[in-house]
Amino acid sequence: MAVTIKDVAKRADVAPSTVSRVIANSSRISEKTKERVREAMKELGYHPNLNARSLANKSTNTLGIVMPNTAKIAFQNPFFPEVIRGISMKAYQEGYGLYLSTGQTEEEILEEVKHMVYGGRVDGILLLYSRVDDQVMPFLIEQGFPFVLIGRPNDIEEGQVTYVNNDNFKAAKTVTEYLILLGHERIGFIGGNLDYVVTIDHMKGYEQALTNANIPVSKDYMVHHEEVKEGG
Amino acid sequence: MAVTIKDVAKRADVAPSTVSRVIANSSRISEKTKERVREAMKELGYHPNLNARSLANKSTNTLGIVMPNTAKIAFQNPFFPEVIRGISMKAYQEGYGLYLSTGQTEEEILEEVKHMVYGGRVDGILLLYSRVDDQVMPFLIEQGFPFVLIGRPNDIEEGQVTYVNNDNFKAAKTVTEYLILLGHERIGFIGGNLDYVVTIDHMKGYEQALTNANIPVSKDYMVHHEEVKEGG
DNA sequence: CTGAAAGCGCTTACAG
DNA sequence: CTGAAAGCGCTTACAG
Repeated sequence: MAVTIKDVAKRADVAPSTVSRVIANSSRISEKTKERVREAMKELGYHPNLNARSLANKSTNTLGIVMPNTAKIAFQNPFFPEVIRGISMKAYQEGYGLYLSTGQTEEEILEEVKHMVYGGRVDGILLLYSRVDDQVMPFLIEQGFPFVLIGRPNDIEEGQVTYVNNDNFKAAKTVTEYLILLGHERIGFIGGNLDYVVTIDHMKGYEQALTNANIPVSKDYMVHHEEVKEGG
Repeated sequence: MAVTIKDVAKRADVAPSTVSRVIANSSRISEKTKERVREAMKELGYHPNLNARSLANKSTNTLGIVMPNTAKIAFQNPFFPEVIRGISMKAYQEGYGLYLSTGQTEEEILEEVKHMVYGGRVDGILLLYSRVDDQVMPFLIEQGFPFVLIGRPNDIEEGQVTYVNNDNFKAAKTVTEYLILLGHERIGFIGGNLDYVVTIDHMKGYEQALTNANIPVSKDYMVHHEEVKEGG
């Protein structure tokens, strides 16, 4: 029962196509007509149906966000809130909406990504993590679906993936070197799940710094955060 | 160029409407036909266009999530990750997707909610916070749009709002009483922004406990987390 | 500068 | 049990 483009057209005494063009602010419509149509839209309280638009347009103005099994790990880590905040701001400015993955396992997440892509729910995807044996990226690449990875692709050839990363190897190495500089030798490493590339990079940087300083690397000083099991 | 219901229909030698019914698993279609159609879907790699479905159906299978200015406060607070995780799990199970608000200010958020509602982007909304002088709930109520509030409505009459809350007044009171029981008298209160109902309830509980114990309430012992200004 | 018509890919009465 | 047709609310060539 919502107000449609037809109602507006009738009210402004123009064709629906004209209303559509006014909405798109087409330069081919006279200012006079535009004003009349806009007035009618106001009076009627018109708002476009986004699903109809998406269908006709084949574009959704929505971005898909894929996180590692929702919140379980994701939100414990201050990185994700921060990155989502940045994404939100820009998305808002550009008039894009955000569609969130909800899967709890790798399989669920893959299924959801397929759903987003095949269903035409989103125009592009933001992958907020990179992991070994990832299924999602290969799927996206195969589909030729636009996406950006935050992190570093692992097994995938350069040029296949657009990504944004920071040098986690170097960061961890620098931190470790600093501790060594302070004279410490028994330096611990508390890392994330080793399935994530970021964790691997951190660990390698840590190990490299130790090795360079001729300090033996010992598993006894290394702890990894395992994924919490459901209900655990 | 994606495979449509028509392609499947042709392949299975049935009408598009039949394919649609097979997808919906209508009991009015013979098992034989169902199998033939399903086979055709497999072979062709058919996946429904969700926008078309939403348009025809007037339903999106998507829930809107509205958070206090994205992540800025939201994700610092472990409450939100946890609640989003719960929402995600259930949403996934029920085949619902999640659409996230991205606004940074109250005005932006309201605008977004209108966008979701008018645009037909979501079937219902989950409000993850309750604040004084809130604009969002009145709008939703006026529109008769389904939503659930997490928290307690402030200025709104009972029965107008479906909400899930815990007794923050009592919780804060109990905590304070415990400290009093231990013999403390100079008890500090570190609270959130006073625009949020939860903060108000906490503070009232704290104050009540003090008052009951004849301990004077002093502003000197109270600190409130103000919203961080952009770039601050 | 504007309109009539077809199309986007589904669903759902209405018939039979 | 199945099909033809209309409809959901937009957009966009094609004409004029």
